Amino acid sequence: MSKQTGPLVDLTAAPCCPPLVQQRVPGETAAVLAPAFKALGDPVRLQLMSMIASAEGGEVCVCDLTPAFDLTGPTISHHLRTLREAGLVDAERRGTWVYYRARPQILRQLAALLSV
Amino acid sequence: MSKQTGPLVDLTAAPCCPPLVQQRVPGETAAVLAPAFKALGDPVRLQLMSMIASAEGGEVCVCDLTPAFDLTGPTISHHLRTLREAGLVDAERRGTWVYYRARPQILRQLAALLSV
DNA sequence: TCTCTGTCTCGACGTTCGTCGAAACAGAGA
DNA sequence: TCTCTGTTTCGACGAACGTCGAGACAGAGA
Repeated sequence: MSKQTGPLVDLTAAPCCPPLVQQRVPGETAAVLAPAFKALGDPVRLQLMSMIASAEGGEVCVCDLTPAFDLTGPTISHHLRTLREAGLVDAERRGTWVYYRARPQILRQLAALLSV
Repeated sequence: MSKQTGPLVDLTAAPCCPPLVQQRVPGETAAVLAPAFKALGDPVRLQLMSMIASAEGGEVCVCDLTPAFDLTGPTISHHLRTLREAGLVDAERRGTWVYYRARPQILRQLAALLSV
């Protein structure tokens, strides 16, 4: 992993987001946004996302995330990568530890899409 | 299928939904809400959800949904069942046709959870 | 009653997912 | 340089998923 790991999906590229209730989501938009919902579609990842997004200082160390679950380190790492690749979080290594922070813009996009 | 098909998951039972960014989502809440995100995590289902939720009159016939995709009837039916079981939509047969309508309350819950 | 059409269920298939243990990698400190 | 710890990658496994074709079911109309 490089020092600064960005998302593999650029969600700012998504033609963005009149509420799903107001206007049909076109196929291309669905293809871009569905992976983000999919990433949130696992209970462990939903909790991870929340722990990261609600963290004081805006970031959390993996070392604080892992012990909160009854899962091995590699499994947590795998879920974090899924969140990263979905563009929901960013990771940065500083010294020994790796810190994750949320990308609020995409959360806003998803919330806007679902708003009624 | 009975005349009136309800969701298998009662989302009103979920201890509901301070924003994920404000407060850690507890495990039980994550277990209840993650399946809804998962259901939206497929491009076909995201479009189906949008077509249903944005329909005039608040409902759509399956016969109008199916031809919008390059997929077989059984496949669309399977995706609709997934949305139903996630509590996102309701189905009702009236005569020959089956109509789907959105459940706005759960969309509101999901949007609230993601709001920043 | 029979037939026709719309929708769902069933069974099968290849693919993806969630999990683990083992091993590799990165940085800190001796 | 060596070692120790935190994190990720790799390879494997069973379970779940998305899709299909074939067939079953439901209601309308003759």
